Amino acid sequence: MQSIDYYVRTAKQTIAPANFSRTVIDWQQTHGRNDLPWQREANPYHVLVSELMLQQTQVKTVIPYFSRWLARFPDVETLAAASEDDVMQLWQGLGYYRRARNLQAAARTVVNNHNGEIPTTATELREIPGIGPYTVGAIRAFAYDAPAAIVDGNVKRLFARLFALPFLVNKSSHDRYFWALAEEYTPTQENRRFAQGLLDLGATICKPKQPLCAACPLQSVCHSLALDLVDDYPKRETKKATPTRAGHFVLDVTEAGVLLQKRDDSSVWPNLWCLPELAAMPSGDAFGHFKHTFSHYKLEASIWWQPAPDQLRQQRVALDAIDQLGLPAPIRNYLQKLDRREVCQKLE
DNA sequence: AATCCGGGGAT
DNA sequence: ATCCCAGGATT
Repeated sequence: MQSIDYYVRTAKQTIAPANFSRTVIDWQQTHGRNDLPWQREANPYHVLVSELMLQQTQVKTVIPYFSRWLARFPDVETLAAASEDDVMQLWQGLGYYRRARNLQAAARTVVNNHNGEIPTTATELREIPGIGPYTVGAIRAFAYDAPAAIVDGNVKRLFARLFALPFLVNKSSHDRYFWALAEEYTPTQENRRFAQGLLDLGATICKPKQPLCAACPLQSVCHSLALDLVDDYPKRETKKATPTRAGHFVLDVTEAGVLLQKRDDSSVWPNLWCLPELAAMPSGDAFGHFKHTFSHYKLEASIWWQPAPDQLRQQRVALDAIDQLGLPAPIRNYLQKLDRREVCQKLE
């Protein structure tokens, strides 16, 4: 691996920053996404909400959540004053639930420390919960049209292919190379559209699989395309096999419904209602099983028909009413597929 | 620097 | 099945 400066110099010989930004901006204007719900007004609160929701989550998934969120929490003051239960309910199903608490904590920080105005400087933004290096740049670019760089999965993939870079996109120590390139190419004018263009190119043209190189405005300068090696970029570190873990959950059903336990916030599915979880496997035969694959491990769950230990934060809910509580998807799925006849037999 | 956190879209 | 997604916090 060469120095950062080497890669920056080489890249600039391939395409000058002014040429690159002009190409991306012009393409964005005619071919990019310009009607997303959070683009309709340059409202910093809208940008904040959308960026937190979009962390590791696709645009299509976020859109309905974003609309419901704005209807319920139309401004930063409303969000800051909301109850945590309301916040979690509106986030239910979106995943990465820490983001929901971060977003509300961010709103409270903005109201308490910044007079209700989303800050404009990188230093202030970086201190707000849930705002990391990418989101700092995204808020500055999209909310304020400031000349701030962004580096996300799209940008890394685009640069990696364009310059045939050896950096590994899933290795955090290589991020500084991508950031150096992104800084070098960030224009001082029209960066809102430039940043949007980078994301749009990554999402619609320079896709992870089957990129549409024939439609790319950068095809004439793309190194990996010239080498016919587009499918070999971006480089990534080979991942190890995901481990399998066992989980044990109690199914405690009476005429009053199924017993649910609100999980604590230091586990998977923090603060969500769920079947009570056991620390270890009971003796005897399990009532049922299900599997669920997380990004970093596979859960093989066993369901045990037995009374649940009496604890705080429990309630019984009719099996037909569990939808209203926001259970983790695999638990909800299991309960919905539960054979009601078998349950009735057990109850007798 | 590595690990953890979710659910779903696309292939 | 597998990869990936407008990443950040924690360890």
